Amino acid sequence: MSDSARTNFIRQIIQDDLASGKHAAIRTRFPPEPNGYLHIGHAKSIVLNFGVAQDFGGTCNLRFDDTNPHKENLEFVESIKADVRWLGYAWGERVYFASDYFERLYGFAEELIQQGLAYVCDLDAEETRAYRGTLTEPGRDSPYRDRTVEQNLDLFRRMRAGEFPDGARTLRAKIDMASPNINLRDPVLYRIRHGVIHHQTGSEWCLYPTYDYTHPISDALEGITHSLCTLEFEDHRPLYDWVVARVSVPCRPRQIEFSRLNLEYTVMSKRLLTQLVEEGIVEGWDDPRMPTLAGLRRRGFTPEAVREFCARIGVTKADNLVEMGVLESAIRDDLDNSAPRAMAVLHPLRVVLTNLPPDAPSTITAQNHPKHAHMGTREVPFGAELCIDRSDFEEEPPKGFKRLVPGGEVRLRNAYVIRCDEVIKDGAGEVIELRCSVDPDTLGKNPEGRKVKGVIHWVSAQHGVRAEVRLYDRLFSTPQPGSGGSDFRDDLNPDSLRTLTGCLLEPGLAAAMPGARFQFEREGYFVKDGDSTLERPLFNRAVTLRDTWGQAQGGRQGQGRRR
RNA sequence: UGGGGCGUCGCCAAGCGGUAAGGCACUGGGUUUUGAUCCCAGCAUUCCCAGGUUCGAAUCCUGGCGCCCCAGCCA
Repeated sequence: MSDSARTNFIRQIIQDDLASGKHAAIRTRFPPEPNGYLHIGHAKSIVLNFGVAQDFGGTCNLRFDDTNPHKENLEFVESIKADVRWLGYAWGERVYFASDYFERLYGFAEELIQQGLAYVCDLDAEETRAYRGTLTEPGRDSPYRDRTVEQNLDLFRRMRAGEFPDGARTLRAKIDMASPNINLRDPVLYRIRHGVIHHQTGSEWCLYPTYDYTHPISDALEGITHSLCTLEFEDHRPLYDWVVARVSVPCRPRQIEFSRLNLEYTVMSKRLLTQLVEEGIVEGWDDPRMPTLAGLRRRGFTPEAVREFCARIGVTKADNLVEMGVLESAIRDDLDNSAPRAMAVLHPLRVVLTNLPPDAPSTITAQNHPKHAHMGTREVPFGAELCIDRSDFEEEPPKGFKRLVPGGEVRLRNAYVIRCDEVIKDGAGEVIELRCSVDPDTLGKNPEGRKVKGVIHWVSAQHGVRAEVRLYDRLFSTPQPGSGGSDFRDDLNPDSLRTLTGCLLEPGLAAAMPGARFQFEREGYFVKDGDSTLERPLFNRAVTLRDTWGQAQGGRQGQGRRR
């Protein structure tokens, strides 16, 4: 099913608006604040906004909501552009900044003042709060509420001119201090901020508009038809409508709210993600354990998989907590289809083939994909000395074990059936080598008269390439980190990263480009990390293969082989 | 206990008065030189609860219950 084939209540509204002729074309926007990196929750919004525009022949603007220069910077602006592009969307010429509208926003504020709908208030932050009342008690009018239009205009212009210090005055909308909706109790429209360098406007302004004032006007100026945002802004909609109805903007966009994404075993708030980065708990915004798009990308996720995930979770107004399994299945589905196969031994155990015929091939032909012949084949070096994974051999196997055991047979993937004749241990009793014999008549065919059930992967000990492999697991060990008022850092998963340094890869992998994704057969999907060097290839695990055996053995899905 | 929302399978989610889609997960079975993939089958007599309207209700009405959001000069 394609992304667009799935509908939701917002798409239905849009369809109706198009059908009824309310709109000839639709316009949406994705309005991130450049104060952090985009995460999978933003992807939901991006896919919605850009997807809807794409599917209904409209346009979607990228607009940076940059009204709070304290927290924002250029690095975030750039990362956001890169992430949206990576996700597969293009905004053409339509990249805007709310700060592009500062001058016009200011003009509309004077309009409001002229109409007696806004006033300059001298209350400080604390007093403003006190006057606002509480959830159950109405607020009280500010003593400055009844200034004349002339006074307000004069004061507001002097605010802009920089005559007053930070926090000394604000511009407020004159609505209703007794409103049961707190957002309507004379909300602040402008505040004074001296000395901050705004990444777009520099030090041109000492006056900054608030979100509630900026957003509706920005939408209207861009001719946005449907302004899609998350549920916590539902209470702000009356204010949005109030603003847009009272200033001379060209249209009145409709705000529609949907519920934000919550994902198990991670956090989605920018505050918390910023904390993980700043405290060095993760290695950066693109740490593969982060739910950021940069992190997912480095983890090996594809944009297709992220979009598919968004399509699978849907868009509604219901609070939700999506299981990790949904994300994992989306990337598995994509990579199963598109990733070439390779063999990589993560925990090498030496195997010596004692009776390899002299005419045995020095290289084995392997298919790059079991179902896609067009992906071709490759030659994998083969020889008498191999490495297999330690977990594929057990001296005392559990019931149902289908791999190598003393005296038992197993198929070497793409090669011969071998039998384990001898187990060699070191002084500490650790198995260090297996002596095996091959059945020479099993290359490319099944042995006669018996079935060999197990198949294990291998790499030639002489030709294999040493590599570092990073096994990532969920960042937190509880589904809802920090729930119940505890510190979310107490819920960190100590095993979220396991670094394996002595891995052995089939040699072809050394030449892979950074960002190339593979299925390491029987292990999972991996991506070549950009920090790889020629001497030391580095791979990140995106996700394990489904592992019904490991699960049955009591392991957790997603955990992978332990050793 | 003010205002705004939301409650359909373990998790998402269709459904829009005509007799409960789909995905993920899970459970069986088949194919398989990846314990993968793929295939096939199973998985809500019931939609937060209780009344009511109707020939017929997850859908309409009434009353409860539960959960989420709002008291930044953050967004």
